[in-house]
Amino acid sequence: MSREIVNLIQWRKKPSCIWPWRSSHTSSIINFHSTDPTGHQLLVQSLEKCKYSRSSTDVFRTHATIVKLGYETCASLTSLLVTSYICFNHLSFSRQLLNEVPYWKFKLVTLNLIIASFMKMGDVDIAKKVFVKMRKRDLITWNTVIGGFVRNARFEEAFRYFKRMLSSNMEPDKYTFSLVITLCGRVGALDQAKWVHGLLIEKRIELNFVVSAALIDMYSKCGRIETAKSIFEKVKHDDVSVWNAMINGLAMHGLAMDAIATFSKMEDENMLPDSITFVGILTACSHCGLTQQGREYFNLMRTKYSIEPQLEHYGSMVDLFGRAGRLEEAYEVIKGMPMDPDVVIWRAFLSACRTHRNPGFGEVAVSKISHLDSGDYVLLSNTYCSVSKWDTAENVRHMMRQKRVSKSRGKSWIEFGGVIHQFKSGDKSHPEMEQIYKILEGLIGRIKEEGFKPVTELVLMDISEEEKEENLNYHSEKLALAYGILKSSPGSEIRVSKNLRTCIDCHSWMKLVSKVLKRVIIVRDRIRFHRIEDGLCSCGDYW
DNA sequence: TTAGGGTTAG
Repeated sequence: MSREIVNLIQWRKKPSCIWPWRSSHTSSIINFHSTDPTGHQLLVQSLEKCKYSRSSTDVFRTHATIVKLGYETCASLTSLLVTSYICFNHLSFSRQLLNEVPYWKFKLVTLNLIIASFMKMGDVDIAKKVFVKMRKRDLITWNTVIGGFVRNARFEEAFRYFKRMLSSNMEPDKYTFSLVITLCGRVGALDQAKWVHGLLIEKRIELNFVVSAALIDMYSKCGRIETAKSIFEKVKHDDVSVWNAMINGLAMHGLAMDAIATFSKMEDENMLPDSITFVGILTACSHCGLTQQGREYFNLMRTKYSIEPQLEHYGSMVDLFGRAGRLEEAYEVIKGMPMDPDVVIWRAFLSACRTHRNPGFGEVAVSKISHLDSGDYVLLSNTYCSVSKWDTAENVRHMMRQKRVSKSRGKSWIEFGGVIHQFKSGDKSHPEMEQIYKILEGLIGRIKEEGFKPVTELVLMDISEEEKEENLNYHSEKLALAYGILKSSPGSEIRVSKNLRTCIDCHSWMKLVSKVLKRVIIVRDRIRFHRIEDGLCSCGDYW
């Protein structure tokens, strides 16, 4: 907060009043008399100017003048004040103002603007309150509020408000649909995605490049890469974002060669790639171990397309070498970066150190991360476990306990009958848990008979083998899979989503399950898809 | 006399 604002706030006379200027020190930045008929206009102009000012002092002063001249209840000035305070991040002042003027005094457009401003600042609950109190709402109101929920990751509410919009007979437009399509992709809910797609066709919404890109992305993120491909074939390829959505979708599914082929087709059709295209193509290479091609594309960016690599491109390169076990080269990339590596890059490096059992480099990565989160501690501790340094691993866990950092718990979801069922590791809260455990235990026995050996090294603590095995058996993705087996018909595909990366043990276990039960299992983890069929996974065990 | 849509490293 600037010195000026601090001074202004210190002017306060009445402790119960939040306004910093309500004192004898109030001054006006414009000179006119209260009877001046153009006073209102001048105040409006003054507030408009405030938006270009560096400090909020001018807003405070104009606000003081507004009150001094008796314009306090003027809705148009109040709304300008609200948005000005939002501009300067003084949300408490904006909220207070909204309480002082009755809503019916505001025009619809003003309230829309207020909702948009609060949503932008992340104050979702206030925006929601304004929406609830509104007597009239238009298409802009609905789009703003739904978009606000999506922007602030309040997915469930976004979907609920979309349904409310439909039942209140407000016709959604292409903007509403692109928001809701994006939403379905973020959640990864295929049934909802199909329903929204059907509605889009029914309402004859124009399939422009934004909607097309969103649809391709949605189906990719819902595990339906074939549908995404067929949409890509049908729509116009007139914008780079449509290509980017396809390349990124293919990368997410580990289809690096298809992503590369799409890139070549793009070049053939004289469509210029942008920096996002290269993020997609580098990701595709890194997820499939194509280090040489990755390096070539990284160079191509500069030499052929004059695109300067950004942080995320360097991130992909670190990941490319890191995953391949070429930790020295990954470290060289970090050291050679023209900008400071961010925490994402160090975490990618740390993750590679865990996979390739290198605690030395792991310590380097950890020393560079200023605020370690639970995942970082777990990765480091796991790195020590991977080389059997149990004492050091325990020290890390001790540090975690001391700092009261708890391990983020694995969660998995499965969609069934339009409902998303969530499971945590070792969870017993689901109403059908008894049957779920029965199925899971039966399956564990059967898979063991097939010769499956649990990857017990993964369980962090240095405890007995038996305990470790018990811990692994009830990982959230196994519970979700068991629920899928319980609810679906034999032979049908089972789709599970997880908030973290799939663990190696669950991955090998599911490969055997797919073979024994002759079923396709699709697992969407934090960063990619695994399509498991007949004992093999689309990731080729490289992830 | 308002706001707003898509693709982005782990």
